[in-house]
Order: sequence, then structure tokens, then C-alpha cells
Amino acid sequence: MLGRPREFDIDIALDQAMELFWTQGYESTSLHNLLAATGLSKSSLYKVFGSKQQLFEMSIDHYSEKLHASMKKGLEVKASGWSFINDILQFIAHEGDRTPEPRGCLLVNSINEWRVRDLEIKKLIIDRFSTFEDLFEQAIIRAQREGDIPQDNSSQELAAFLFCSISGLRSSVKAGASKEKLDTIVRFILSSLKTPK
Amino acid sequence: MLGRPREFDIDIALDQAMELFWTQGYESTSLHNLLAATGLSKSSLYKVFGSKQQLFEMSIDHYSEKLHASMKKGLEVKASGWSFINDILQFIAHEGDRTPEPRGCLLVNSINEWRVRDLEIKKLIIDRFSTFEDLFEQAIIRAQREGDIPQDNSSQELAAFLFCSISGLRSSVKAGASKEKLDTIVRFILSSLKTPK
DNA sequence: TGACAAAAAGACCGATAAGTCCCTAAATAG
DNA sequence: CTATTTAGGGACTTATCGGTCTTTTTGTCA
Repeated sequence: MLGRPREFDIDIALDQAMELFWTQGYESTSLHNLLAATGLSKSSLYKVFGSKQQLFEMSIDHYSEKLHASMKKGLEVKASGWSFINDILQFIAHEGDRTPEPRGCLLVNSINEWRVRDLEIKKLIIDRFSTFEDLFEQAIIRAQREGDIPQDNSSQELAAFLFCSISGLRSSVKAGASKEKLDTIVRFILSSLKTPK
Repeated sequence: MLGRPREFDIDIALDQAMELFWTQGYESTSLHNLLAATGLSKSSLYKVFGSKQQLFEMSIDHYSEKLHASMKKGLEVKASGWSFINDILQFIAHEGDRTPEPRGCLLVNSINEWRVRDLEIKKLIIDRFSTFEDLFEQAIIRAQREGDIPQDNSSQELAAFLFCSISGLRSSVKAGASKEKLDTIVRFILSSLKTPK
């Protein structure tokens, strides 16, 4: 309790930094940008977050936890596992309607950006990926139980396919595909999940 | 014919620069790296290619033309449209076997890297994308003619789906998915193409 | 009130970025 | 051989990068 009290909220600052990394990527985001976005001074940022890279890692964590929590909640709330999957695909496909410059998923962006350089970061990202794939599998298991997806295929394999499809959909959105094309892709993905192999 | 003759081959230098951008991305590739990779002097590089960004744009062109030519050739040579599609998916899925650090596709990487900043570059990349989607459509049309893909779905829509799936597959490869998982994904993609919707 | 502790401001640092420019080297044309 | 023309080497410029450190401010506790 001693000393001058902090004038900012760490969580809010982290959220703002995360938003910036999400929009711009790691390399293109300068310390200067981060200071402007968070309103922190350089010394405060370094004292609290250590370094740019550590702040990025914390941003990845923060993003994953936030998104995962909201999706987990979504899965619990939705009427069916199938509608959960459907809604996610729709939401992603229509990102271009909500913003002129779709930024996709921070994790997918980052796995593409962090190539050779830092294996620690890659590991961190990959680890988070599996969290989401697990969640998709839960949704698929539920949809199979509810009769919307045939039991012929293993839920794990279906989850891998769905995850891959979503990554591709993200790229297509970024590549500026038309609404019609995106709708078509979503239709195909959904239909593929329903088809016994 | 006047003056000191050039001591390097422009096309070779461009190819080397392209390889570097492909491996490292734009931001992470410094002029210094480019000079080392091409063996050019700074003045030569600027005289011939103008700037780092122009060199990158030329690299995108070069990559697209090279890849497109080889795929076009491949489509002509292959026994069937279906085997062409199959082989491409296998080739991409197994990139991890050929190199410890898969670099994916320069175009997909770049569309992810060039976010907000430069719309000209984004346009250039998107334009190249459609070239490949067209080629996929040709392959699908052929496979439909040959009876390997049902005619129920429009070739254009199938091409959009295939293209999206390939982008996703590339992300999965980069994310270090296991061989089994990648095989599963490929199996699902192929099966989806064969299924009337 | 005064000692103390922590936060904030921002001057400062070395490294490196992309890009310019000048000078020398090397070829040909006359 | 000389003049001309272009290529190449690399010093130089300006800006910005991530990161450190000192100084000042602002609070708490005794």
C-alpha cells in the first residue's frame, strides 16, 4: 500500500495492447504505438509488462482466455451444438460487414507472423490453438448427441477439419472475398460436417 | 551496350529475394538480409529494383508466375483433374516432412501480414489469388467431366471452397499439426468435394 | 510533518532501419 | 588512349526501433 498509487488499470492496458497487436500484428506495432494506445509512460509499461515481447505473450493469453470464455459461455447458452457451430461460422464470415478492415483471429495471424524466429512464442500459440479445437470438439460431440451430426466420424477428426476450415475462412475474409462467396464456403463447411465419410 | 556490364542476373537476384521474403516475411526481412541473399550492393539493388517495397511487389509477381506456371503444367500433365487436386493437397500437407520450418504460401502469408497499411499491396495479392482460384476451377471442371466430382455443385463454388480449404491447411501445417491430423483434414476436404450438396 | 516507497515523465542510449550519394571500377565507342 | 557511360563499393543521413536510467511527482504510514 506504500508509495504512489498506480494511475492506470493493468487489465485495461493489457486489453488495449492486445487490441493493437490484433489489428496491426507484432512487428508493425511499435512501442510508441503501444504507449499511445494504453496511455502509459514508457517506464510504467516496462515496469508492469517487462518488454514488448512479454506484453505480446500476455496479450496472446488475454485474447485466448477472453475468447475462450465467451465461446464456452456461448456453447452453454445456445439451443444446440449445431447452432453454435453455425453461428460461429456466420459470425466469422460476416466480419467484413462489421469492419472495413477485417483483422481475423489474433492466434491465426500470429502463427503466420512468427515464423522461424521464436519457437517459444510459436509453442505458446499452438498450445492455445488446441484449447479451441477442444472446444469445437465439445460442440461436435453435443451436436452428434443431438442428432445433427452423424456419429460415423470421430468428433476429434471433425474438430480438426472444422478448425482448419475456420482458419481458411479467416484468410478468405481477409482476402476480401465477396459475401456470396463466403456464404458458399460456409455452406460447404456445414454440409461437410453433416456428411458421413 | 555502353558502360560497365552488370555483374549479376536480375532474374536470379529477384528469385533469391523472393525466397527470402517467402521464408521471413516482409517486415522481418531487412535490406541487409536482401543484400546478403542476392549478393548485390546497396546501390545496385536500388538502381535495379527501386526500393524494398517495389522489390517485394516484384517478388509477389515472380512467385505467382512461377507457381502458376508449374501448376498449369501439372494440370496438363496429370492423369486426371482429380489426381491433380489430390496431389496438391498431399504436397501441402506434407511440407513439414520436407522442411523443419514450413513457410507456407507467400501469398497467404502476405495477405495476413499486410493488414491495414498498404491497400495497393493488398490489391496486388488479392488479384493473384484469383488466378489460382481460376486454375482450381479448371481442375474441378476437368474432374467433373471425368466423373470424379459430381456435377451437382457449380465448379466456381467448389473452387472457392477448395481454395479456402487449402488456406486453412496451410495454417494447420504452420501450426505444427501432426501428420495424422493433416491426413485426416485432407481426407475430409477431398471427400467434401465428392459429395453433392 | 517528515521519511519512505512506488509511479510517472521523459532524457538518453546503442543498434539498426531504409534510403541517398559520391567516388571508383570497368566496360565500350571513337 | 580518351571520353563516355553504367555498375559497384560503401560512407553517410535521418528516423525510429526497443530498452535503460535518472529525476520528479505523488501518495501512504508512522
